[in-house]
Amino acid sequence: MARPATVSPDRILSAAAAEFSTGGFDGARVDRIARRAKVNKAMLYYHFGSKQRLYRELLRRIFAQVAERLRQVGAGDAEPAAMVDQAIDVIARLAREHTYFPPIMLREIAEGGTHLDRDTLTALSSVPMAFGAIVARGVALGAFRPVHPIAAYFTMIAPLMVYLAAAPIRRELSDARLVNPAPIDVDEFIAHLQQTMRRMLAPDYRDAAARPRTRR
Amino acid sequence: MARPATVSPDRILSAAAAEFSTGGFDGARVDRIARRAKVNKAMLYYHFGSKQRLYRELLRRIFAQVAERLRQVGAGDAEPAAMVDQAIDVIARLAREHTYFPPIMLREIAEGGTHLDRDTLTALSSVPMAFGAIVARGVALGAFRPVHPIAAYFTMIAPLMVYLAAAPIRRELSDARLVNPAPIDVDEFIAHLQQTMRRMLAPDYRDAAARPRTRR
DNA sequence: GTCTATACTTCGATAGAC
DNA sequence: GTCTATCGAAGTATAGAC
Repeated sequence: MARPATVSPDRILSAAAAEFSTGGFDGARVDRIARRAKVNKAMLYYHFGSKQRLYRELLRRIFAQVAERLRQVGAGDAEPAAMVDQAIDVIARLAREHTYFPPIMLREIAEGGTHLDRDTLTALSSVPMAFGAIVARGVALGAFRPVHPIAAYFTMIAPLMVYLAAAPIRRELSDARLVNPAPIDVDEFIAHLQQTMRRMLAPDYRDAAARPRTRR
Repeated sequence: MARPATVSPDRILSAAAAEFSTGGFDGARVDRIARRAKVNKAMLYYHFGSKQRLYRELLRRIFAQVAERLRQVGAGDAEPAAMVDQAIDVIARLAREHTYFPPIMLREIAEGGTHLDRDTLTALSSVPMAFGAIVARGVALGAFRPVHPIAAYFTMIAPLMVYLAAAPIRRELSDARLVNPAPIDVDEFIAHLQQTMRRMLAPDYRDAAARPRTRR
């Protein structure tokens, strides 16, 4: 306890995040993870037992963190629409901070939950649950039109993950001059998404940012 | 020419689609592809040369087909908003017909374009190009507000791909009773997405389905 | 064009000393 | 807890007969 004992497990998880994000479960190499983490491969097995267990542990942590932040947003006192803005901000910030997050999430969806055990699936589902709660509350308050919370979740998370994960491809395409010279800035895209969600959730199509003046 | 000669290449591509969609490039096994296609592994190499070349060929075909259908929609004479509805329908139909399509597309985005050569990247980019053209035309006509075509593309394609690709996970979650008992139907979700896109693109927030009655 | 057998490589995992 | 050495399975690809 005196000395700041080895933090091998954390270093391994960081290295695993980087490795799994670029190649997925099957593309990841245990040797590379160990090398990146600057630990011996045997050490990795000593701590995590297997490649699969390491993978699950990593994903559980990622999803738990995202869900936790969303719950914090939901526990705040902002108005429903502002809460959704905040939720998008929070996820976007997390995703840009940990660039491994969007690719890993997308791939796990594409994978159909193979590799995952029950605990990890629970952690994964806690993300839509936390966001859905925010939407459901807005609907109950009449601030949103009656939208299915899970539909709203997909409409929000998918563009965010795909746009952020596609950054390398966009770069490649623009380098190869394969696409028009008008790229979209990340911040612009996030603002666009927030606007889109507001429009999607607005209870009355005629009601803009302005308060409804109880016309009639 | 007399007899309907072997269609090995096509059978191999079908088998490859199934195999690559579940495991990605690294998870796919050449042996399994050959077995599914009921051809010998050597035959597969005879026709395609390598696992990577087979993969690229497959992706090029998928993307080309999607882009082609989008171009057909764009060449029609529907109004811009209806065209976007049609575009969503077309992609959704293709994705449900070929269930391998959404997972493969998501994974390739997550992969950041590794495994892809220039031709395949071109084919991939032709999809956003075709959809972007529809949006750009709507903007030019004043039927849509000035939205970045690529932003619009991501807002449309991402929920569609993610929602459809997530079907296995949703099933698993509901089987395990990990999620509320109010699932969303696929058709409902597509309708939701079409509505969301209409709201996103509407030039005037006060303008509903009704014609603007030049109030003021 | 088709098939069998196999070469060659890579990778996940462990044994066993310290 | 840490490291070296290595096993054994699995996987891509090819050689060569028909």
